[in-house]
This record gives sequence, structure tokens and C-alpha cells, in this order.
Amino acid sequence: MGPTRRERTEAITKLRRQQILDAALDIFSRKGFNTATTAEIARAAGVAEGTIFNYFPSKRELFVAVIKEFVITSPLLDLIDKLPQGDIAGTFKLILKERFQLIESGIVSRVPILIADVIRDPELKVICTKEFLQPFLEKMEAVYRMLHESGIYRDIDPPVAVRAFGGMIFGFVMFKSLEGDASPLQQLPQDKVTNGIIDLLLHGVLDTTGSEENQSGRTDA
Amino acid sequence: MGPTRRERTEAITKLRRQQILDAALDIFSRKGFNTATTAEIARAAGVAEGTIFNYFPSKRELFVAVIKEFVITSPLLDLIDKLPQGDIAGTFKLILKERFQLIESGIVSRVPILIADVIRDPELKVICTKEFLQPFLEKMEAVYRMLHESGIYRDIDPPVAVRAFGGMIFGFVMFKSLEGDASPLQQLPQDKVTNGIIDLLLHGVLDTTGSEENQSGRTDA
DNA sequence: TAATAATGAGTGAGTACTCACTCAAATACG
DNA sequence: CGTATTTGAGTGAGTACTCACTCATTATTA
Repeated sequence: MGPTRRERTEAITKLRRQQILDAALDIFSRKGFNTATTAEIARAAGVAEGTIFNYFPSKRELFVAVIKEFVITSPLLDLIDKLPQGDIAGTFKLILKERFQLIESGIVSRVPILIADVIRDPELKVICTKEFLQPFLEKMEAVYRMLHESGIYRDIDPPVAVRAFGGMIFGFVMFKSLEGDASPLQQLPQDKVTNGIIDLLLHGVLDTTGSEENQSGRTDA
Repeated sequence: MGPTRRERTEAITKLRRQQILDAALDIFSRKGFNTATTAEIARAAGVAEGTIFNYFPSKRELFVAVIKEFVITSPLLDLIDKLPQGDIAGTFKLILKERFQLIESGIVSRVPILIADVIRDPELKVICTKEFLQPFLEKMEAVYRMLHESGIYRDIDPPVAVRAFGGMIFGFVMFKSLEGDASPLQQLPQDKVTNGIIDLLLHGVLDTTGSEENQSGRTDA
């Protein structure tokens, strides 16, 4: 027996919903909540404007759904689980590479716009903090505590450390958004960028190798 | 002789302009460009709505003026000049303390909203990048190069290093904006936070003191 | 199978409302 | 009195959301 009518309509409904969500993510992240119009989202989704309101009660609820779909259920949370395994530098590099690929795809570079809209909306801010940011940071803190207790990591307050770490990646993305093609980072191979960040995270800026064993091949300009 | 009529009207004009700019910064940074209304800005400035348009040709030009006044002519650029002098950690701490005071005052915590509006507007993005971000980053890069050449800093690509450094502070502020009072950082004394960040920046997360001279007073849970 | 009925997703013109900006009149000032 | 400045009701462009209607698809019936 084939699918019942109910099953079939449910499948279509799910598809349409996703269609609208995808289009909404694109428009919202490009223009921001207020500048984005429902007419434009409908056009991008290939449906009539009214159809949006068959699936979402209001523009705001559509935005909330977009955040829940693409921000809160982020693959980032799963990525953290990889952290404690094997070599730290390698895992960091893996995470950064995945992040940078997303940046190149243009989606992450528009995240700041979404974030700003989230911050503006008190209710959304609470939702995002409770359902995404808190679990993410707590997971990271637990990992940091573990690594510190095994003697690998230095004695930095975990809440501070993970926020500094996450902030560094986020801020880096931010700068890329702002600078665009003008950024000197565009000239550098991606490996050098990721290696530089990881080097900084692991060892800091200060050279503690001592003056006699300083092996940097520095050239005077 | 007292001020001429022309001088006096100029002084009043300057005052009104500043009045409007101050109010605009507050409303724009709280609500974002689109949600902020000229009526609300006028109310906050204590003038009639029409007065705004006597001083600025459009809402958008007012926004540009706000960015130029409060973002581009930032004291941050002057702060960097202090960096190469004396001990690095102390100077970092000084900068962070100044930043955190601004955060507490609520202005910096609203910067992400302004930034998002800047990113959305191609022209503004160029203005901000050219007139503020580029000079800031270039100055930082020069400082980093100097410190590296004097053997204090490690051999990390300067463009990468300064963006990671700046990004860390910016991202940190971002997290504070999002988490608000729920942040565990609120429980910590400010000194511990700034020290943690500086420690991380200077030495990284990895403990390289060697196992026998590991002096961390670790307690098992 | 063929004709008919029921369904509900899709549509888009219409509505109610918001908000940047204007301008004629009021006000302040010397 | 004349000039400069301020005022805020008015205007129209734009936008979120509604709703009466369409019509392809599915179910029912003979």
C-alpha cells in the first residue's frame, strides 16, 4: 500500500516549511530582520507571500524558527565532543577548518547580523542563551577542566578560558566579515591562518623558549 | 568684547548637533538602525522631530555621523601607542580595564548591534574599514612586529595574531552581551577575569612548565 | 471505470498601520 | 521689526498580515 493522503500532505508540508526556512535564513542573514520583507522571502522561497503565513503565524515567529533551526541546533555542539580525544592541536585544527569552510560559503560571515537581531530581542536572547550558548560553554568548560586536571592545560579559570577561546574564533570571523576582500588574510594560505591561531591559543604570544634556544628564522626588513 | 552673534549661534548649533548625536547613539545602539525611529531619537534629544532634519539631511546620514563620532574617532587608536612601552602585561591589563569599564557602562555591550548595521550597509562598511579598522589593525601589526623582532613575541604571522587578539576581546564582549546577568563571569572579581585573559594571551592554554616543575595547586574533585 | 464531491494548500489584491520626511506657522532673539 | 530657528501635524511610500477565492488532488459513489 502507498502512503495515505495524510502522510503525503505531511511530507509536502515539511518540504514547504523547509523551503521557506532556507529562504528566510538567506534573506534575514543578509539584510537583518527589519529590512528583510516577507515579500522578498516568499519570492526567494518560490511561494506566494500568503503561504508564509500558512506555515508561520508571524514574521517574528518565522525568525525564531530560523534561529532554532540554524543556530541552536548547530553542529558545533557535536564538534566539542571530539575535543578531548587524541591530540588537541589536531582537533582544534579540524574545528577551525570546518568553521573556515563555512565562512567561505558566506553563511557564517553573515552570522553577526543574525546575532545582533537576537540581542535586540529580549525573548530571543533568552532562548538562544538558554538553549545554545549555555550548553555550549558548559561543555567547553568541562573539557577545559578535564584537560587542566590531567596536567595539560594551565590554571586559567575555565569560564574565562572558554569565553576567550570562543570569542577569539567569533571575533576573527567578525573581522573577516568587516574587512572582506581587503583583508590581508586573503593573501595567506588557510593553513598558515589556522596554524597561527592554534599556535596562539596553545602557547600565547610570549616567547618563553629562552634566548639561546630561540630558533625563529627572522629576517630584517 | 563678548562673542559675536555668529560665534554664539555657531556654539548653539554645535550643542544641538551634539545633543542629537548623543541621543542617536543611545537609541541606534539599543534598537538598531531600522527599529530606531526618528521620533524616538527626537524625544530622547529633547527636540522636535523636524529639528533633526535641520541638522542632518536624512536618518541614514545621522547614523553615519554617529558612527564617525563614536566609533571611528575611538580612543582605542590612542591606546595602542601605549603598548610598546614598559611591561606588556601591565599595559594589556590597562587596556582591558578601560574596555571593561565601558562594558559596565552599557555602551560597548551594544556595539555588536551598531556593527551589524555597519556590515549591512556597503558604503558604511567601506568607511569604517578604511578609516578605523585598517589603521587600527596596521598599528597593532607594527607593534607585534616590533615585539617579535626584539625577541619577546613568538613567530606568529602578525596579521593573524592581531586579529586573533582583537577578536578575542571583541568576542568576549559579545558573549557578555548575550549572557548578561546569567554569565558566570559576573560572579568573578574583575581582576581574575582580566588576569585570565592576559595569561591566556601571553602563554596560551598549554602547560609547558614540564611535569617536575608543575607548580599548579591542583585538587582532585 | 467514470462521474462527482470534498479537501486544503496556495494565491495575491486589499487593509490597516508605521514611519521618514516636509513645510507652513509659531517662536525666540537682537 | 526682521531673521533664524524650532515645531509638529500632515503626507505618502512602504510593509506585515488577512481572507475570499482557486484548483489540483484525493476520496467516494454508482
